[in-house]
Amino acid sequence: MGNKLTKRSEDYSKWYNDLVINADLAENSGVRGFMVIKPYGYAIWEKMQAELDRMFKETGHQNAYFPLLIPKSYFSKEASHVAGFAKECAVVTHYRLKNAEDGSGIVVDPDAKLEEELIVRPTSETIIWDTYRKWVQSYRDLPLLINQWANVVRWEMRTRLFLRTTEFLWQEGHTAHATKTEAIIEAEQMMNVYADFAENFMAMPVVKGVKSENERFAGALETYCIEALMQDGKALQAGTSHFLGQNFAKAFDVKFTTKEGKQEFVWATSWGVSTRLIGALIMTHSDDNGLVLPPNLAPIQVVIVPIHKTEDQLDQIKEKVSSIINHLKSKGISVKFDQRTTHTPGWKFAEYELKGVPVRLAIGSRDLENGTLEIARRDTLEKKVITFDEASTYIEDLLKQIQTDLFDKAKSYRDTHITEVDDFDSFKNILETKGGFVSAHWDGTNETEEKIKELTKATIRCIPLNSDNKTGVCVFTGKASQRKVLFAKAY
RNA sequence: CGGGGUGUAGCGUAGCCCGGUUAUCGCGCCUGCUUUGGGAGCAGGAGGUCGCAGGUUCGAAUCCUGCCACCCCGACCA
Repeated sequence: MGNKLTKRSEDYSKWYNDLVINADLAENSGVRGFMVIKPYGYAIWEKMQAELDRMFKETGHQNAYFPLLIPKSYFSKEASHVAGFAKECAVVTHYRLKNAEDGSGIVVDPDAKLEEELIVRPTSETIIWDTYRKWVQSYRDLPLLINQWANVVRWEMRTRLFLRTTEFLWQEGHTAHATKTEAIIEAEQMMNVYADFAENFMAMPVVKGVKSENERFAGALETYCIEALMQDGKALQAGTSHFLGQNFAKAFDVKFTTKEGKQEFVWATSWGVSTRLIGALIMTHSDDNGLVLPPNLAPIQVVIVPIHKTEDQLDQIKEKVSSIINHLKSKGISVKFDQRTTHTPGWKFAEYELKGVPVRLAIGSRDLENGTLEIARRDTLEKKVITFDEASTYIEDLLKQIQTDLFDKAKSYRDTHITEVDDFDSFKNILETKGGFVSAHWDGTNETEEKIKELTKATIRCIPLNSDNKTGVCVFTGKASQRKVLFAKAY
């Protein structure tokens, strides 16, 4: 078959690419670094959006929408922010095309040059803070808790479907608070929301922590993050939440009057997750047969494949399964009954495996006689014959079981790939042979982090929040260290 | 932007070094019959600017020059 996957052992990145394309999730658009998200891939994103949106609203946030194009001058108001993003911005310089005078086609009209260039947003802090200045007057206007679902563009040198595309879809929360403490609590809360989503919906275990100064968001005082581990031993930053201090408030002059009548700058946070999460989902669970989706995010949770010779038999099967379908649907479970006659059952089995549908039911004439059906789970590929009467309950329980099992499996892989090291030789050795996270002491300096990156390509993924803060000596310099941090090679 | 690689049908490819009838094979697609419990079988059929532009030659997928696109590695990064 033309669409068999390359074995993972050969080349993980080819495996990933083939999987994304063959499971019908996305493809390259032909425009450098841009991605076409296909219906099945987008359906996964919609499930993620729905759950995240619910969680944001439960924590008091509202959605709003801000412009795609940002005047260049806005962008340069916060110095470290512009330094972080300037190198990867798409810029709009003109607003009109015209026919070339020599008839060679359409050209940019030089007379339509913009007085001030517009930047295609790589993130919306600047335009949002420029707006917040007008919205915030009094302590009564705070906190301002807003989220935006949007697309952004970052002109990266190298791109990769879902993981690093030029344009990507994301949500970005931007909040304003009266006090520092409140803003820090917000930033930490959103990191916890992300971790909750990753673990309970994506079935992807994450390490919660803060970034080192080097890895911190441009303009942030503290960057909280969740870090996940992929099956090839590389780490992936799955979400970030930033405590921005008063940097943006000062740059955009966002002040409020306190109860006491004093003028003060507001305290800010921003936080985001993107379509990269789809990439994370794929690389956390999938195998050489294709995608493996956790039930909580699978667009189709149960597929039913009829096996029949005649129309009559199909009608009998249809009648038999209709009660199961109705029952599952009433429980909010998405069921697809695939009665296409254009493909054989074997073809469908392989197809739904490739697409990661968690549970598959097969029912044929043999089952009609016995009052049974075959049930197969995608994650373990186990098959079992059950009776019709027990089917609905069994499926409901099985979906929950698969969700739990996927998390446990990923967690056990992750946990066995956090290696404690105390000397630099083992540090290098672990990264080269075993991969995964390396937990080691670090003297806390940028220079050491840079040097280690140069020598091993590993970066500090995070300073874990739950670490026991035992002091020691830096694995590289031997200087004093406050605590261990997690290093890894990362995407 | 530096290093390496690849462009031949919707997809994957052979042919290129050493120029020579009608460009190879598989998958997919279309038609018909038989099939349908793990990507069905047989028979027939359609589908090609050999990445683009020049050049050399009686003759170019093949040799030469220029350009373009994509992939991998680096720098950069959610």
